[in-house]
Amino acid sequence: MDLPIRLAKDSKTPIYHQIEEQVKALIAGGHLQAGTALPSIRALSKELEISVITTRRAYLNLEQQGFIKTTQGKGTFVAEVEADKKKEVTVAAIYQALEKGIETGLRHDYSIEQIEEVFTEIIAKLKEKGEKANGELD
Amino acid sequence: MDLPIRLAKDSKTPIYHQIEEQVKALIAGGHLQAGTALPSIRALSKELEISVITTRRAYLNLEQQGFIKTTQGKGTFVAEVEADKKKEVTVAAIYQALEKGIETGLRHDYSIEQIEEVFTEIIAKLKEKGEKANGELD
DNA sequence: TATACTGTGTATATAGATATAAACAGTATA
DNA sequence: TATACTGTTTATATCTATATACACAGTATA
Repeated sequence: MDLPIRLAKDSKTPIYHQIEEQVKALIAGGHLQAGTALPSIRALSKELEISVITTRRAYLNLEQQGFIKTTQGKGTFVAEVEADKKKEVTVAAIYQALEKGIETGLRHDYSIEQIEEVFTEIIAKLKEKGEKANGELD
Repeated sequence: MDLPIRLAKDSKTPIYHQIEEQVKALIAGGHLQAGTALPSIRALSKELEISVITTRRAYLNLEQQGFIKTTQGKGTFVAEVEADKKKEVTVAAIYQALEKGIETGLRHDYSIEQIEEVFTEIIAKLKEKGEKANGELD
Protein backbone atom coordinates (compact mmCIF):
# COMPACT_ATOMS: atom_id res chain seq x y z
CA MET A 1 0.00 0.00 0.00
CA ASP A 2 1.44 3.35 -1.06
CA LEU A 3 0.79 6.40 1.07
CA PRO A 4 0.03 9.54 -0.97
CA ILE A 5 2.82 11.42 0.69
CA ARG A 6 5.16 13.87 -0.88
CA LEU A 7 8.28 15.38 0.59
CA ALA A 8 9.22 18.93 -0.20
CA LYS A 9 12.94 18.50 -0.57
CA ASP A 10 13.67 22.22 -0.60
CA SER A 11 11.72 22.73 2.59
CA LYS A 12 13.48 23.50 5.84
CA THR A 13 10.97 21.35 7.66
CA PRO A 14 12.47 18.10 8.85
CA ILE A 15 11.47 15.10 6.77
CA TYR A 16 10.03 13.13 9.66
CA HIS A 17 7.78 16.07 10.46
CA GLN A 18 6.48 16.31 6.90
CA ILE A 19 5.58 12.63 6.96
CA GLU A 20 3.94 12.99 10.32
CA GLU A 21 1.78 15.89 9.26
CA GLN A 22 0.66 14.26 6.06
CA VAL A 23 -0.21 10.92 7.61
CA LYS A 24 -2.09 12.74 10.37
CA ALA A 25 -4.07 14.62 7.76
CA LEU A 26 -4.97 11.43 5.92
CA ILE A 27 -6.20 9.84 9.13
CA ALA A 28 -8.05 12.88 10.44
CA GLY A 29 -9.63 13.47 7.06
CA GLY A 30 -10.90 9.90 6.84
CA HIS A 31 -8.70 8.76 3.97
CA LEU A 32 -7.17 6.15 6.25
CA GLN A 33 -9.61 4.09 8.28
CA ALA A 34 -8.90 2.56 11.67
CA GLY A 35 -7.21 -0.80 11.26
CA THR A 36 -5.69 -0.02 7.89
CA ALA A 37 -2.15 -1.29 7.57
CA LEU A 38 0.45 1.34 6.86
CA PRO A 39 3.61 0.57 4.89
CA SER A 40 6.41 -0.81 7.01
CA ILE A 41 9.10 1.59 8.06
CA ARG A 42 11.42 -0.16 5.61
CA ALA A 43 8.96 -0.02 2.75
CA LEU A 44 8.21 3.63 3.36
CA SER A 45 11.88 4.52 3.60
CA LYS A 46 12.43 2.80 0.24
CA GLU A 47 9.48 4.51 -1.35
CA LEU A 48 10.50 7.95 -0.14
CA GLU A 49 14.20 7.23 -0.61
CA ILE A 50 15.09 8.14 2.92
CA SER A 51 16.52 6.42 5.95
CA VAL A 52 14.59 3.90 8.06
CA ILE A 53 15.48 5.92 11.12
CA THR A 54 13.59 8.84 9.65
CA THR A 55 10.42 6.94 8.81
CA ARG A 56 10.61 5.32 12.21
CA ARG A 57 10.80 8.70 13.86
CA ALA A 58 7.66 9.82 12.09
CA TYR A 59 5.77 6.65 13.02
CA LEU A 60 6.95 6.87 16.63
CA ASN A 61 5.62 10.39 16.94
CA LEU A 62 2.31 9.45 15.34
CA GLU A 63 1.98 6.55 17.74
CA GLN A 64 2.64 8.78 20.73
CA GLN A 65 -0.10 11.05 19.52
CA GLY A 66 -2.49 8.15 19.26
CA PHE A 67 -2.97 8.07 15.52
CA ILE A 68 -1.34 4.73 14.79
CA LYS A 69 -0.58 1.51 16.59
CA THR A 70 2.54 -0.51 16.06
CA THR A 71 3.26 -4.14 16.89
CA GLN A 72 6.63 -5.79 16.61
CA GLY A 73 6.57 -8.43 13.94
CA LYS A 74 3.18 -7.43 12.61
CA GLY A 75 3.54 -3.85 11.48
CA THR A 76 1.84 -0.54 11.87
CA PHE A 77 -1.88 0.14 11.69
CA VAL A 78 -4.14 3.14 11.84
CA ALA A 79 -5.56 3.46 15.35
CA GLU A 80 -9.11 4.15 16.40
CA VAL A 81 -9.33 7.89 16.75
CA GLU A 82 -12.34 9.61 18.22
CA ALA A 83 -14.34 11.66 15.78
CA ASP A 84 -14.01 14.67 18.05
CA LYS A 85 -10.26 14.46 17.98
CA LYS A 86 -10.19 14.05 14.21
CA LYS A 87 -12.38 17.09 13.80
CA GLU A 88 -10.26 19.11 16.16
CA VAL A 89 -7.03 18.16 14.42
CA THR A 90 -8.53 18.94 11.04
CA VAL A 91 -9.95 22.32 11.96
CA ALA A 92 -6.81 23.41 13.76
CA ALA A 93 -4.51 22.35 10.93
CA ILE A 94 -6.52 24.04 8.22
CA TYR A 95 -7.16 27.16 10.22
CA GLN A 96 -3.52 27.56 11.07
CA ALA A 97 -2.33 26.87 7.56
CA LEU A 98 -4.72 29.38 6.04
CA GLU A 99 -4.00 31.88 8.76
CA LYS A 100 -0.34 31.58 7.97
CA GLY A 101 -1.00 32.18 4.31
CA ILE A 102 -3.03 35.28 5.08
CA GLU A 103 -0.36 36.48 7.44
CA THR A 104 2.21 36.13 4.67
CA GLY A 105 0.07 38.35 2.49
CA LEU A 106 -0.32 40.97 5.15
CA ARG A 107 3.35 40.92 5.94
CA HIS A 108 4.00 41.70 2.29
CA ASP A 109 1.66 44.63 2.64
CA TYR A 110 -1.11 43.05 0.62
CA SER A 111 -4.58 44.24 1.48
CA ILE A 112 -7.25 41.79 2.49
CA GLU A 113 -8.85 42.27 -0.88
CA GLN A 114 -5.65 41.44 -2.69
CA ILE A 115 -5.17 38.35 -0.58
CA GLU A 116 -8.70 37.30 -1.36
CA GLU A 117 -7.93 37.73 -5.04
CA VAL A 118 -4.96 35.39 -4.89
CA PHE A 119 -6.97 32.88 -2.91
CA THR A 120 -9.78 33.01 -5.44
CA GLU A 121 -7.31 32.59 -8.27
CA ILE A 122 -5.83 29.46 -6.75
CA ILE A 123 -9.29 28.05 -6.11
CA ALA A 124 -10.30 28.82 -9.67
CA LYS A 125 -7.31 26.94 -10.98
CA LEU A 126 -8.30 24.04 -8.79
CA LYS A 127 -11.84 23.96 -10.07
CA GLU A 128 -10.54 24.21 -13.61
CA LYS A 129 -8.46 21.11 -13.09
CA GLY A 130 -11.18 19.32 -11.23
CA GLU A 131 -8.66 18.84 -8.51
CA LYS A 132 -11.29 18.55 -5.84
CA ALA A 133 -11.50 14.91 -6.72
CA ASN A 134 -7.87 13.94 -6.32
CA GLY A 135 -7.23 16.30 -3.44
CA GLU A 136 -3.79 17.53 -4.29
CA LEU A 137 -2.06 20.49 -5.78
CA ASP A 138 1.11 20.29 -7.80
CA MET B 1 15.10 50.37 15.33
CA ASP B 2 13.01 47.28 16.14
CA LEU B 3 12.08 44.91 13.37
CA PRO B 4 8.50 43.61 13.62
CA ILE B 5 9.68 40.04 13.62
CA ARG B 6 8.32 37.18 15.58
CA LEU B 7 9.78 33.74 15.97
CA ALA B 8 7.54 30.73 16.22
CA LYS B 9 9.34 28.80 18.90
CA ASP B 10 7.36 25.62 18.40
CA SER B 11 8.03 25.65 14.69
CA LYS B 12 10.38 23.13 13.14
CA THR B 13 11.63 25.81 10.80
CA PRO B 14 15.13 26.97 11.64
CA ILE B 15 15.26 30.32 13.36
CA TYR B 16 17.56 31.91 10.81
CA HIS B 17 15.12 30.97 8.10
CA GLN B 18 12.17 32.53 9.93
CA ILE B 19 14.08 35.79 10.27
CA GLU B 20 15.11 35.69 6.65
CA GLU B 21 11.58 35.21 5.39
CA GLN B 22 10.13 37.93 7.55
CA VAL B 23 12.75 40.52 6.69
CA LYS B 24 12.37 39.66 3.03
CA ALA B 25 8.65 40.21 3.29
CA LEU B 26 9.10 43.58 4.94
CA ILE B 27 11.45 44.69 2.20
CA ALA B 28 9.43 43.30 -0.70
CA GLY B 29 6.25 44.74 0.75
CA GLY B 30 7.76 48.20 1.06
CA HIS B 31 7.79 48.39 4.84
CA LEU B 32 11.55 48.75 4.72
CA GLN B 33 12.91 51.28 2.23
CA ALA B 34 16.27 51.08 0.52
CA GLY B 35 18.96 52.60 2.70
CA THR B 36 17.16 51.94 5.96
CA ALA B 37 19.50 50.72 8.68
CA LEU B 38 18.65 47.34 10.11
CA PRO B 39 19.47 46.45 13.70
CA SER B 40 22.98 45.15 14.16
CA ILE B 41 23.42 41.42 14.39
CA ARG B 42 24.13 41.89 18.10
CA ALA B 43 21.12 44.09 18.71
CA LEU B 44 18.83 41.70 16.85
CA SER B 45 20.21 38.70 18.70
CA LYS B 46 19.50 40.48 21.98
CA GLU B 47 16.03 41.50 20.94
CA LEU B 48 15.09 38.02 19.79
CA GLU B 49 17.05 36.35 22.59
CA ILE B 50 19.06 34.20 20.24
CA SER B 51 22.67 33.76 19.28
CA VAL B 52 24.60 36.27 17.18
CA ILE B 53 25.61 33.43 14.90
CA THR B 54 21.96 32.85 14.11
CA THR B 55 21.13 36.46 13.29
CA ARG B 56 24.27 36.65 11.24
CA ARG B 57 23.26 33.60 9.28
CA ALA B 58 19.97 35.24 8.40
CA TYR B 59 21.62 38.50 7.37
CA LEU B 60 24.24 36.65 5.31
CA ASN B 61 21.58 34.83 3.37
CA LEU B 62 19.59 38.00 2.81
CA GLU B 63 22.72 39.72 1.54
CA GLN B 64 23.44 36.89 -0.85
CA GLN B 65 19.95 37.27 -2.20
CA GLY B 66 20.48 40.98 -2.73
CA PHE B 67 18.01 42.30 -0.17
CA ILE B 68 20.48 43.91 2.22
CA LYS B 69 23.96 45.32 2.16
CA THR B 70 26.42 44.98 4.97
CA THR B 71 29.57 46.97 5.72
CA GLN B 72 32.05 46.14 8.43
CA GLY B 73 32.05 48.80 11.08
CA LYS B 74 28.98 50.58 9.71
CA GLY B 75 26.22 48.02 9.86
CA THR B 76 23.56 46.54 7.69
CA PHE B 77 21.22 48.42 5.38
CA VAL B 78 18.32 47.61 3.13
CA ALA B 79 19.57 47.36 -0.44
CA GLU B 80 18.04 48.80 -3.58
CA VAL B 81 15.81 46.11 -4.91
CA GLU B 82 14.15 46.36 -8.29
CA ALA B 83 10.41 46.76 -8.22
CA ASP B 84 10.06 43.75 -10.49
CA LYS B 85 11.95 41.56 -8.08
CA LYS B 86 9.96 42.81 -5.12
CA LYS B 87 6.75 42.07 -6.92
CA GLU B 88 7.91 38.64 -7.91
CA VAL B 89 9.03 37.75 -4.40
CA THR B 90 5.75 39.01 -2.99
CA VAL B 91 3.49 37.20 -5.40
CA ALA B 92 5.43 33.95 -5.11
CA ALA B 93 5.48 34.01 -1.33
CA ILE B 94 1.80 34.76 -0.95
CA TYR B 95 0.73 32.35 -3.66
CA GLN B 96 2.77 29.54 -2.16
CA ALA B 97 1.63 30.22 1.36
CA LEU B 98 -2.03 30.28 0.41
CA GLU B 99 -1.61 27.28 -1.83
CA LYS B 100 -0.13 25.40 1.07
CA GLY B 101 -3.04 26.34 3.25
CA ILE B 102 -5.51 25.14 0.64
CA GLU B 103 -3.56 21.96 0.18
CA THR B 104 -3.76 21.32 3.91
CA GLY B 105 -7.51 21.62 3.67
CA LEU B 106 -7.74 19.24 0.73
CA ARG B 107 -5.46 16.75 2.40
CA HIS B 108 -7.86 16.72 5.32
CA ASP B 109 -10.62 15.97 2.87
CA TYR B 110 -12.21 19.38 3.11
CA SER B 111 -14.09 20.49 0.04
CA ILE B 112 -13.24 23.71 -1.70
CA GLU B 113 -16.37 25.24 -0.26
CA GLN B 114 -15.38 24.27 3.26
CA ILE B 115 -11.92 25.71 2.77
CA GLU B 116 -13.45 28.91 1.48
CA GLU B 117 -15.57 29.05 4.60
CA VAL B 118 -12.57 28.85 6.90
CA PHE B 119 -10.77 31.45 4.85
CA THR B 120 -13.73 33.76 5.01
CA GLU B 121 -13.99 33.24 8.74
CA ILE B 122 -10.40 34.21 9.30
CA ILE B 123 -10.78 37.27 7.10
CA ALA B 124 -13.93 38.26 8.96
CA LYS B 125 -12.09 38.06 12.25
CA LEU B 126 -9.42 40.25 10.76
CA LYS B 127 -11.84 42.86 9.60
CA GLU B 128 -13.51 42.77 12.98
CA LYS B 129 -10.25 43.58 14.65
CA GLY B 130 -9.30 46.14 12.06
CA GLU B 131 -6.12 44.20 11.68
CA LYS B 132 -5.60 45.37 8.14
CA ALA B 133 -3.97 48.43 9.59
CA ASN B 134 -1.36 46.74 11.74
CA GLY B 135 -0.79 43.89 9.35
CA GLU B 136 -0.38 41.02 11.75
CA LEU B 137 -2.34 38.18 13.19
CA ASP B 138 -1.93 36.87 16.69
C1' DT C 1 11.91 -25.30 9.53
C1' DA C 2 13.54 -21.78 6.38
C1' DT C 3 12.50 -17.66 4.52
C1' DA C 4 10.74 -13.17 4.32
C1' DC C 5 8.74 -9.97 6.33
C1' DT C 6 7.69 -6.97 10.71
C1' DG C 7 9.39 -3.66 14.62
C1' DT C 8 13.22 -2.66 18.23
C1' DG C 9 17.66 -1.60 19.74
C1' DT C 10 22.37 -0.25 19.06
C1' DA C 11 26.32 1.75 16.82
C1' DT C 12 28.84 4.96 14.02
C1' DA C 13 29.03 8.89 11.27
C1' DT C 14 27.96 13.30 9.06
C1' DA C 15 25.58 17.57 8.37
C1' DG C 16 22.89 21.24 10.07
C1' DA C 17 21.38 24.47 13.61
C1' DT C 18 22.50 27.04 17.45
C1' DA C 19 24.83 28.56 21.66
C1' DT C 20 28.76 31.09 23.99
C1' DA C 21 33.10 33.29 23.85
C1' DA C 22 37.04 35.74 22.28
C1' DA C 23 39.74 38.41 19.22
C1' DC C 24 40.41 41.34 15.21
C1' DA C 25 39.32 45.11 12.11
C1' DG C 26 36.43 49.14 10.78
C1' DT C 27 33.42 53.28 11.97
C1' DA C 28 31.74 57.07 14.70
C1' DT C 29 31.72 60.18 18.44
C1' DA C 30 33.03 62.60 22.60
C1' DT D 1 42.62 58.95 21.96
C1' DA D 2 39.24 56.19 24.40
C1' DT D 3 35.01 54.28 24.09
C1' DA D 4 31.21 52.19 22.01
C1' DC D 5 29.47 50.56 18.47
C1' DT D 6 29.75 47.86 13.78
C1' DG D 7 30.86 43.32 11.11
C1' DT D 8 34.27 39.23 10.55
C1' DT D 9 36.70 35.28 11.98
C1' DT D 10 37.68 31.50 14.87
C1' DA D 11 36.92 28.16 18.41
C1' DT D 12 34.38 24.99 21.21
C1' DA D 13 30.31 22.73 22.39
C1' DT D 14 25.72 20.64 22.26
C1' DC D 15 21.69 19.12 20.21
C1' DT D 16 18.91 17.65 16.22
C1' DA D 17 18.22 15.34 11.91
C1' DT D 18 19.52 11.85 9.01
C1' DA D 19 22.29 8.23 6.90
C1' DT D 20 24.03 3.31 6.91
C1' DA D 21 24.63 -1.00 9.09
C1' DC D 22 23.92 -4.81 12.08
C1' DA D 23 21.67 -7.80 15.29
C1' DC D 24 17.71 -9.31 17.92
C1' DA D 25 12.92 -10.54 18.55
C1' DG D 26 8.22 -11.34 16.70
C1' DT D 27 4.93 -12.79 12.89
C1' DA D 28 3.40 -15.22 8.83
C1' DT D 29 3.75 -18.44 5.19
C1' DA D 30 5.38 -22.09 2.25
